[in-house]
Amino acid sequence: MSSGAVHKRPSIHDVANHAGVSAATVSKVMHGVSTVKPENVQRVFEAVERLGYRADPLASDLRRAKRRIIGAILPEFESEFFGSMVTHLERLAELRGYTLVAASSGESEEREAEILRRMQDWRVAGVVLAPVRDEHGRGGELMQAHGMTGVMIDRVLSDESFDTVSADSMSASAEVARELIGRGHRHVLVVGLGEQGACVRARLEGFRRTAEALDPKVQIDVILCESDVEPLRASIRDYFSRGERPTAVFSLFLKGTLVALSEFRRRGWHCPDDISLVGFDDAEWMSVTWPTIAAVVQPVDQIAAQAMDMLFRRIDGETGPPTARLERCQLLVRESVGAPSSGPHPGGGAGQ
Amino acid sequence: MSSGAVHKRPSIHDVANHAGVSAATVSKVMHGVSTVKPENVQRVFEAVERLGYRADPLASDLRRAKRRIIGAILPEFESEFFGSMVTHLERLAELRGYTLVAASSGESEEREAEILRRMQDWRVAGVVLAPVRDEHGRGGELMQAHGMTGVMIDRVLSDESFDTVSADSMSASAEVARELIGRGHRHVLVVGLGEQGACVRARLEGFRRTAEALDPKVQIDVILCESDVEPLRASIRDYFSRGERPTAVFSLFLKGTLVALSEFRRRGWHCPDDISLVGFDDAEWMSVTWPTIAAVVQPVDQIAAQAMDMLFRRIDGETGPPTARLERCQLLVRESVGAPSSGPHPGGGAGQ
DNA sequence: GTGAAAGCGCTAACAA
DNA sequence: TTGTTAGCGCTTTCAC
Repeated sequence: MSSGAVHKRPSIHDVANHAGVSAATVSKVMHGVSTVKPENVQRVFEAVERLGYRADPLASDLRRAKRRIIGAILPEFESEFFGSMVTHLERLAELRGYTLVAASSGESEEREAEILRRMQDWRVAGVVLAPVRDEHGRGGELMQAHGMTGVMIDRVLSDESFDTVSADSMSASAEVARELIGRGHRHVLVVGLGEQGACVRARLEGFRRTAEALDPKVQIDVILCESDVEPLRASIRDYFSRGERPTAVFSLFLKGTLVALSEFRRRGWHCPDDISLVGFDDAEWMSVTWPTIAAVVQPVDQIAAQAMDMLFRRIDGETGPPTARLERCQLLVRESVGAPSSGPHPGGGAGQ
Repeated sequence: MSSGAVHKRPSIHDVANHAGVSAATVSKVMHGVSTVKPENVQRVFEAVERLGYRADPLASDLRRAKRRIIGAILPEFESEFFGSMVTHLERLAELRGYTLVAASSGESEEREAEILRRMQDWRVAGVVLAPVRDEHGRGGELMQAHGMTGVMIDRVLSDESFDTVSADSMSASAEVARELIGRGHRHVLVVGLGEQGACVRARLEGFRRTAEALDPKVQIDVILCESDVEPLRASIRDYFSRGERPTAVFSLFLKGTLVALSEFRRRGWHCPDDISLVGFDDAEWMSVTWPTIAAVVQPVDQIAAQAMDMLFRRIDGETGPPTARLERCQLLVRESVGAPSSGPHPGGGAGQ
């Protein structure tokens, strides 16, 4: 709660009065304009000090018709990936004197649109949008239709209206393929969430092409589901129940890795003895569990940096066709990846 | 990037012109003031529709001298706990027509102070502060000194100036004690991060008192470190290297659980056969790994709800002494907790 | 019922 | 070099 005394913050006029100058002069001093008499600069500083004056950035922005606010719209805050993304974006915005206002779309297109509208109401200088779905989402259209300045990140490989920055999914998947094929795996299950968008396709095709190039006889099974996680679990469970026995699973998303792990548990399979596992997205716990889990690390810091870079270039008026950047991922091979088990494939285990 | 056409958003005056009324009338219509002639209401709505007018909330707030913005200051965004906290706070703020602006202090007091200043510059209506340290932090003082309205959450059991909402650490720890003692553990290591603040003390004492009440001969070792995680790791490693062999570890924070797990790994110990593990804070992966990890679940939703409730009461002018709420936690006993191993305690294992 | 006028806190053009 | 004036987009008296 607030303490007893009502704190009415001093305005620029209060400072002006105390310093015996005009508000305009105070404003100049605050902005380091050099045409002010040193003596007055001094008096203004003193008044500022005494009153504890701090400018209201929103009022200032209003007048200048330019808000030093960047909006960020992300599907969620709960994951390490997006959490860390927010942290980076926040820092990069502040570095330039802007404030980041982040909002979560909760994987809902309506919500995404609503937030976009609010960002527009706020007249934010620019928006970093991690769209709810792949390139077919409405977010971009909305931004486009309202003439907003923005960058799209994650799950978007390119866009016809906006700059995009994403992880280089295709190369990363190719590296996973090299790793798995190299270790002798010839039957791999790929699981993933999301629409048949460019991002999923890149991850999938990057894997498939490289794997098949290394050994045309490799068997690659694929289970993709819409954005919900439970159908994916059901499909995977069903897949294993049918007796399918891949020697490795490659998950295109973190949730998929979790689902795969829990399905292994149900059946009493252990990594990497019974089956190998590697997935997109690293997490802190993956290097601590037994076994440790192999993961593709997306370069959050670089994605954030490039996105903000592009965004501010556009804010500063740079024109030209949209660019599409891809940032290199890193594959952390951990204990969950091994050679295919030499013995007979594990049986149905605790299946169903 | 923005498309070719420059989008200058319509102001309330544009609407007024199109509707053939004054800006004041438009304002009234937008706010549902009933003293406007129905015909004019109609024309205003039409103009709004045609122009796609949306009020600028910041300009509006400026005039009303009251910003519909809530600030949230959290130590980090990367954890599930705080990520989910932001999501909840965001939703609760929007429910009341406010926008949440979240910032991360990165466990730094300077940064916390800086953010607090910025929140004040923004003239936010209220602040939800999860302080960097326990009750000795400067955040509260700063808010107090500047007459800000706020609530403190997490790691703060009470405050003399602000309402607080936290998890009921003491009860939760007591329950952990009952569980461990009940299963026969008589030698427990408690690990934790953070100062000797009220929150850590509550968690520790809640455990100790209940455990000792159940069996006075129980041995409780404690390793507490300042806010950094590596010293904690070193201390734990050292502790085990000295040959200490507790049958269970109770971690007061998520990071501690991770450190404990990784130290178990180093030594080749498995839960719960070699040692049991339970810690504060649940995470998605804990129910998926082998073994699954027991955890105290903090009721993020309730903490958020109560905090926002208190905050808006204060914003609406409610006076009275600060309240201190504690929300009940839930203990999820999972596979990592078992009976003490009956055989000889595990040896030094891979120890250093 | 309505609109002119004043003003939130600030900045930018211009005149002095 | 400085202060006056005129707003940014909105709300709120308060006359009419």
